[in-house]
Amino acid sequence: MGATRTTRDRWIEEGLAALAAGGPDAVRVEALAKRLGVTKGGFYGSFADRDALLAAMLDTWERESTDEVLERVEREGGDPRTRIRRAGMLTFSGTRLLPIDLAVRDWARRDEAVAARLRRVDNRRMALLREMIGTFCADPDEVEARSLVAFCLAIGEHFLAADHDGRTRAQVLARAADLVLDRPREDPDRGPSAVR
Amino acid sequence: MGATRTTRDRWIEEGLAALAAGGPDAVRVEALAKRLGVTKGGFYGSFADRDALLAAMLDTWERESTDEVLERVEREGGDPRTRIRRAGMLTFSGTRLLPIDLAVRDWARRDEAVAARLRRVDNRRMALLREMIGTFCADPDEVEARSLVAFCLAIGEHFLAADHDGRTRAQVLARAADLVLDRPREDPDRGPSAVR
DNA sequence: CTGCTGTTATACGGTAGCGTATACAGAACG
DNA sequence: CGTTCTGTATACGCTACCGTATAACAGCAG
Repeated sequence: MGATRTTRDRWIEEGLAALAAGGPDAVRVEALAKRLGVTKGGFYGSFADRDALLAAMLDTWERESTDEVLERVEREGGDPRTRIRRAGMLTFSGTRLLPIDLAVRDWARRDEAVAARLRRVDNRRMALLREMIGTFCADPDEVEARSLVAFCLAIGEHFLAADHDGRTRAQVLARAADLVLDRPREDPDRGPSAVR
Repeated sequence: MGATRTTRDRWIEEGLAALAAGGPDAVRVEALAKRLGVTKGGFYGSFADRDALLAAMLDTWERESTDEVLERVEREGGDPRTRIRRAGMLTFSGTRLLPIDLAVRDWARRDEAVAARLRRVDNRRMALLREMIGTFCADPDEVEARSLVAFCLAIGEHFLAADHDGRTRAQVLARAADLVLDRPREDPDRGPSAVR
C-alpha cells in the first residue's frame, strides 16, 4: 500500500499544477498522464473518475490553505498587524498556493460545490482578520469593513492590470495596507507612517 | 450588407454570453450555433476562425466598458464621489458587463494578449479614480493608494465568498466605500447609506 | 516459488469540437 | 430577368478527450 499513496498524490499534485496554469478545464486525465510520464491506465485505480480527482485536489488545497497556514501563523505569533501580513504572505505570495487560489475563485463562480468550499476557507480567513483588526479598532462595523477591504486588496490586486505611473505595484500596495491597517485616525497628522 | 452586420453581431453577443457564463473555454462555435438556432455553416463567413470571434468579442467588451461608460459618466457629471460610484455602478452592477469583466480578468492571467487589453481598460478606469480622488486628497501617493483600494474593492468583492455575521455584503461594502472615499466622519450614526 | 495487489501499457468505443468543402436559398442590384 | 453576394445546411476528416477492458508486470507475503 506504500506505492499507492505516492502515486495518488502525484496525480493530485500534477492536477493542481494544471488547475493553477489553466483553470479546471485544463485538468485533463490524459494530459496529466503525459506530464507524469505514464499513460492514463493507472489513473482509474486511484480515482473513480475525473471528478474524483478534482474533489481530491480541492481537499488538498483546502487543507493547505487553512489549517496549515493558520496553524503556522498561530505558532509564530507576533503583533496583530504582523500576523495579518504573515498570513497574507503565506497564502498570497510564493508560487504554489496563490495561482491555485485564484483559479479556485474563478471556478467557484460557476460551480456551487466549489463555492461552498471557498466560503469555508474565506470565512476562516475573515475570522483571523476580524480578530486582528479588532485589537486596534473598536467599532464592530468598521472592523468588518476594514477586514473586507484588506481581503479584497489581497485578492483583487492579482486581478488588476493597471499601472501606477512611476511607482511599483508593491509600493502602492504598501501604502494601501497602511491605510487599512492604521489606527483609525485618532491622529489627524498621520505622518509618513514608514512606507517601505 | 445589412444582414451581415446583424448576424456577425449575433455571434459576438452569444459569444459574450457564453464567456460570461463559462469562461473562454465555453465559447464553442457549434454550441453558439445551436443557441442561435443555426448550424456552424455560416460562422466561417463572418470569422476566419474561433480566435477571430474571441478577438471581436474583446473589441466589443473594451468599447462598451470604457468609451461608453466614461462618456456617460462625463455627460451626467456630478460630485467626484458620485461620479466614482456611478462609474462603478455602470460597470459592476447590472448583469451584462460585470460577468464578462470577471471572466476577462481570469482569462488575462493566462493570455498575454488579453492581459494587454485589460491593462488598457484598467488604466483608463484608474485615471478616472485618480482624478476624482485627487479632488479631495492632496498627497499623490495616497491618491494612488486609495484609487487602488477602491478598484480592488469593486473587483475583489465578486471573488470573495465570506459571510458577514448579521450584516449583508452590501452594508459592509457601503461602510468600506466610506472608508476609502474618506467620508470625514461628521456623522458617527450613519444609517444605511443605501449603496446599490 | 507462488499468489496477491496495485500500477501500467495498449486497445477500443464513444463524444465533442474545429475547420473545410459543397451545394442550396434568398436578397440586392443592374 | 439573371448575376452576385451571404448566410445556410450537410457531410467529411481530424484531433482531443473520457471511461472501460484486458493483459503484462513488479513488489511483497507466506
